[in-house]
Amino acid sequence: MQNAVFKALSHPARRQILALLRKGPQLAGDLAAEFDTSWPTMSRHLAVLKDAELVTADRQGNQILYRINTSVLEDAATALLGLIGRDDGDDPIKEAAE
Amino acid sequence: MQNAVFKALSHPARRQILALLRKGPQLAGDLAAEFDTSWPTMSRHLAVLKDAELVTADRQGNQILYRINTSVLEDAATALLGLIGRDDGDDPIKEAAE
DNA sequence: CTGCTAATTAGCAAAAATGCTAATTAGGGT
DNA sequence: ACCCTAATTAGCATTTTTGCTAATTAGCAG
Repeated sequence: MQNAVFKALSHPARRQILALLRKGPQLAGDLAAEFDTSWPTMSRHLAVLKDAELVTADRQGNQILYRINTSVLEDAATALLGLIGRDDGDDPIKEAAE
Repeated sequence: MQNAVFKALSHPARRQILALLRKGPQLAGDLAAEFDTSWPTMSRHLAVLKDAELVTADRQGNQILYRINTSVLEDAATALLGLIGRDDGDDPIKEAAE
């Protein structure tokens, strides 16, 4: 759901997590180590991101590997860009043709 | 501030307001008329958007005209797109050159 | 099974967001 | 001055979010 995505993006720590995941998949513990907040707090941020499907989690034996889900991020970015273009109220069929 | 922007975008009504503003500048009252929520509630949503500089407000005599600020929206979209590209840890100087 | 590490879930308190009604400000018009 | 409409601000209650510590689950090693 679109709303969960923007809600998830509304906390700076969660955007920071996504930024860290740009470097590649990361273990939950490695992510937590980058922040001042407690582990359980990080864990919940990750859960929020997972709920929004902005990340995926895969257990690797003892630990859990988080991966960014770029397609959902793309959709969010596209939604924002969609708010920029002027809506001239034209017939959508004609609009698609131009 | 970047954070205020994403906070502002996290509420569906506010994204809806921005969507309505795609059609062009709108009076606060016309915007409020599109929603089920009370006027003061709408007024606060508008204030949040204004704080984030996602919209501007100009008094036109008796009423107030709201306009979308696309540049802030662009920055937000760009920030999201920035989270997508893989960070390979390369020297930023080289990276800028490619 | 016991012990150890990794991570999550439970439960709580504090802070922030939401949304309402009532009161207020701002700008005309008469 | 008075009144009317447009919009915001005040004040309050409810809900959601945040973040902590303590307790729990999950997997692996011995």
